Amino acid sequence: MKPVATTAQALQRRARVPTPRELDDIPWLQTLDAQERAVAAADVRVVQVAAGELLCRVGRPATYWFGVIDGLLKMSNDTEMGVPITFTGVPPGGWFGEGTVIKREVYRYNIQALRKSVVAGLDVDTFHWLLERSIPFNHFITQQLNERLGQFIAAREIDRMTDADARVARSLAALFHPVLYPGVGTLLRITQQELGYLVGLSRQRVNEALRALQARDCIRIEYGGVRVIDIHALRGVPR
DNA sequence: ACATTAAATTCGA
DNA sequence: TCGAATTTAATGT
Repeated sequence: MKPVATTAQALQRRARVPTPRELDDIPWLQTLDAQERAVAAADVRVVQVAAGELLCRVGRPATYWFGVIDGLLKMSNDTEMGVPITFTGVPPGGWFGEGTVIKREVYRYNIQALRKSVVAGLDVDTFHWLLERSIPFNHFITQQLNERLGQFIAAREIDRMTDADARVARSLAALFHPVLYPGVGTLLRITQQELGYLVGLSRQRVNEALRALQARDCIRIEYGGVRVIDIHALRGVPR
C-alpha cells in the first residue's frame, strides 16, 4: 500500500454534499434539534479517499472534525524518531479529532485510509457553533472524549500483550465499541489483511487467531468481515 | 506460496 | 437491465 500525498486543499476540491442516506449514518446529527441539525447538515462535506491516502498529517492545522461514513481508517501516532507505534482503526460511524478541534490546535495523528473510504468533515467553525449552543452536542462530545480515553488505556494494554490471539481479540473488541463506533453493528467489514496491518501481525497469523476466536464462539468469520457473537467473551480472552 | 471460493465487474443481448 | 462469463480479491492451508 503506497501512501498518496494529499493536501487539505485537494480534499476540499473533491468534496461533495452528503446524500440523505449518508446523513442518516452520522450519529451526532440525530441528537440535535431540527434547527441546529439543518445548519450542521448543510455544512457537512463528504469526500472519497483511496486506499493508502493520507487524510491528515501530524502538525497540520485542524480545519475539520472527521467522521467515517464507509470504509476503514488507521490512526497512527509517530514517535520522534522515524517510524513506529500505536495504531487504532476507525470504522464507519467513528468521529475523531474533537480534542484537537476544540483547542484549535494542530493534528496529533496521521490518519490514513486502509482501503477506499468515504469520509465526512464538519468545519471547525460549525463545530464550535454547535459546541456553544447545543446541549445534546455537548453530551455527545463529552461521551466521545470519555470513551476514547478508555480506548487509549486499552490500547496500551494491547501493546504489551504478547499472545497474538489475545491481541486480535482485544483489538477487535475495540473496533466493536458501540458508543464510539455505532455504525459497525454486529458485522465489521474488515479483511484479515487489514486487521493484520492494524494489530501488527501477518495475515496468516490473524487468520489463525480468528479461527481460534470462532471456535470459542466469540465471533463468526465472514467473507470480508467479522461478526461478533459475544463481545464480552471477546474482551475477556485471557493472557 | 498456492489452491479455493466469494465478490465485483464486464459484456452481450 | 439481466445474467452469464471473466477478473479481482479474500480466505484457508
